[in-house]
Amino acid sequence: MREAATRYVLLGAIDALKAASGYEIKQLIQLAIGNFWNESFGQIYPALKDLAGEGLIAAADEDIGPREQRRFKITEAGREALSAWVRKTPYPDRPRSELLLKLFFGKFADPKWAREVLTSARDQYAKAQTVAAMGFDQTLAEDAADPSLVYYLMVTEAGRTIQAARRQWAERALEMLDAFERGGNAALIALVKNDASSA
Amino acid sequence: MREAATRYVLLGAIDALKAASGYEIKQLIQLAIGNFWNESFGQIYPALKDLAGEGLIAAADEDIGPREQRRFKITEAGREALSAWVRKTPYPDRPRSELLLKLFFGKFADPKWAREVLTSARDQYAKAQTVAAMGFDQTLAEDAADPSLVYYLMVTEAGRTIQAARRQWAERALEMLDAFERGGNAALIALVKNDASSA
DNA sequence: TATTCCATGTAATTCGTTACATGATTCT
DNA sequence: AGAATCATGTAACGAATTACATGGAATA
Repeated sequence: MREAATRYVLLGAIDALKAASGYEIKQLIQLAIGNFWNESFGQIYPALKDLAGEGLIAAADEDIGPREQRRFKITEAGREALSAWVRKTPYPDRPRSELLLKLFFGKFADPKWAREVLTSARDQYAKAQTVAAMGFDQTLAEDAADPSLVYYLMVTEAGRTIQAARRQWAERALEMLDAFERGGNAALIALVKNDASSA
Repeated sequence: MREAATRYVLLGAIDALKAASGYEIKQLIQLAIGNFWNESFGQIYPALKDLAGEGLIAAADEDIGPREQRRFKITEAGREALSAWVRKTPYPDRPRSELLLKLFFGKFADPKWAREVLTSARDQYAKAQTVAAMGFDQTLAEDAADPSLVYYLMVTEAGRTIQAARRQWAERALEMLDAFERGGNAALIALVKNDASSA
């Protein structure tokens, strides 16, 4: 059975931040790997408790105010656990896209609806693409001496590439829709056949 | 709260197949939209029961053998429910990639490990890419008169585009790793800066 | 005859989101 | 003073996988 990744994300985030609270971990996840990962508070706080119980993390400060930030740092055992987990071959992703699913059943709506969802998706992808590009430049500038630089660049590059591809697809899908509305399946087939031969 | 998509996938699959059993639905999902959706039997069979109870699908045959195939067809109410769901704006996907996550924490393993996961990912993506391309050609040939052709082409095109992007990224990531192993961060930075300026 | 594949289904468990409760601090 | 934000946490619910049970049909 696939072991849940949550605990290890927390370990890694805490390590990257040297010492971190649940809130800070959440922020880091969103900022650095939000493109392909997320965690909710409902999982973070209980998991922190568990990790502390197992000695994989330890409180960073002693003065435990009742509702103050509780920062943790990673322990040697935590580092080992994280390292062991990383080395296990990752499970393949099983992506789920409600957008593509609904498009697949597009005939139950109408072309006008399809145009709307596609344009809005394209705009979102375009925005995400610029954000991803900025993230790349920032990584390059900020972590120039970091031993993790290669890995950071790899994953930010993944964000860039995938977002660009998504945007490209959305534009292509709109072209298909145009062709279809102009001249039905015949025009559509002409479009895709034509581009395939010219490529 | 986001409504679960499972029931509507089943409705759509049953409609596409005219009449279908749980097993056949599973097969269709895997074949046609496996790139971006999946359902397990543990969800399919209970959901079919529910849908039948609500009158959104109905048994296609009368002779109910005890452990034979139970085929269902969609009802008019089912078509309406599906149509209403499709028209609601889709929730944005929140993808999770264990591969990228582990790469992000790559410093807890070593470059040799990274090279392994990247090459294996690249090979898988390449395979998926050819499968996706075949799917595109097949859709084009088989459903030339189908009113859903535009939508089928759109989603198969999505599969093609995304798989190609993933492959491209994996190759790029390997280049980055090469540069890093050759000359550390300096060589790595030179690589990405150089390509950025020439592009 | 044994094994594999087709096929349906249930139960247990885990995972993950959402909603809620609480209170401190900072800004307007 | 009031609103927004920071911050931690719990409870309830729903979604999804996995394991298991069952048995017919085909095949080796």
